[in-house]
Amino acid sequence: MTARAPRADALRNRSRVLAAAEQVFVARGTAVSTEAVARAAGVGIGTVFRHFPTKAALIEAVFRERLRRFGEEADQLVGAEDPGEAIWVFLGRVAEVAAGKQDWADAFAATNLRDALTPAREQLPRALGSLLSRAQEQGAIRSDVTVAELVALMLAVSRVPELDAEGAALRARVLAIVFDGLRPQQGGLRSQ
Amino acid sequence: MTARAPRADALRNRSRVLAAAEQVFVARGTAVSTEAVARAAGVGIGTVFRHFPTKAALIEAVFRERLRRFGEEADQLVGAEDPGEAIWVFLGRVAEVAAGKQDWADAFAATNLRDALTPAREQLPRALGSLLSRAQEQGAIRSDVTVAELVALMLAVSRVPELDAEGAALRARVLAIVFDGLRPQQGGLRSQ
DNA sequence: TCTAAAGTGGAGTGATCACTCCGTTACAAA
DNA sequence: TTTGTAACGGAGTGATCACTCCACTTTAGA
Repeated sequence: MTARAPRADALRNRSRVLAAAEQVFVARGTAVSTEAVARAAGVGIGTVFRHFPTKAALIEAVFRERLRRFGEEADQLVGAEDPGEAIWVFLGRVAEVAAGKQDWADAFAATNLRDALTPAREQLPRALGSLLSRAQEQGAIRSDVTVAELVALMLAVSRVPELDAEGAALRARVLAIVFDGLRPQQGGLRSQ
Repeated sequence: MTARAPRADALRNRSRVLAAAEQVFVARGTAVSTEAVARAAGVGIGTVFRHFPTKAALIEAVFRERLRRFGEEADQLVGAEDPGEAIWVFLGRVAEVAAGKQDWADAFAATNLRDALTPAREQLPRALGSLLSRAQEQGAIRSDVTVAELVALMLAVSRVPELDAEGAALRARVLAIVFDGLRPQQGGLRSQ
């Protein structure tokens, strides 16, 4: 009846696989073979499937881990002196990390986002909600924006393609436009 | 030496394949098998590969055809009485068509976008450029925005995921924020 | 130290795909 | 109508994957 303690090698391998999968997915997209992930992690392919029963489960786990770390970053910013600044820092940070990553959209498609963004269960939506309402109280960001809209916008921006050599510059300009759209508008919301 | 006239059935099949491929890709994503495309077009798989030597070439052709039609729509709006309104109409139309489509990002990845967006060669960037500069002269849209940025923004918005049942509503809100960011800002560009 | 059980590695399996090949068919030109 | 040829269809090919299975190894607890 008493559960046995988990084996040390199993825990180690699980986190190795997660870390290797993130690296490989970012570099080469989620279409890489599971065997490539196993090789990068230094384990057998059987071990990968033992910890993550399907490839989709592995992709989702990698993505949730990424969201979890964003949640930690957001949480640290909740205590910042200038809430109006903190949210721009966070959004800029998300855009930076997401920039140029291949196949994040795949990861989203494979992830139950509703779960991952439920405030009651996850740190990210909770902390981002705090950042947002503080920024709104201070008037740094328009009052009619929701967390879901912020997430959707950041997701969208992360998909800005590399149209040319100055892909990074283009992304920066696009981000600036989106940020300006998030600021309070004189005369309220003008687009319906 | 004199080129023979192209066969009628070949022309007909080519456009059938293109149309069927667009339908199937939109409904089920570009990962569907080429055989499924052939079946939907009512031709053999050999015929598909005769007209489009690789699957990537087929995806690119479908996508360029979509861009071409956007170019036609933009061109018709160039003559509109209210240029400040015309560009919102066009951008809204693009967002509407792109909404909920799976795998447009794949199509972009497979397409040589530089070519597709070269004004000298394609109608879309030419017409969109006209729409944009007219709207800017009228003060409807900020003067520092470029065509590349507009395209990038529309691409980005088309990737807004269906977070929940009200995915359409979310997309509309996101689009409104982006549109507001595109309007002239008092005090100039505030985000750097 | 001993041992039951949890975990591991990687060859093997079946399914799926993109793409090819070639006997047959339909068309354009004469 | 005839004929040369471009185009067609679809079975076949080889490669690639996700996932399974099981003989072997490592660990936790006694």
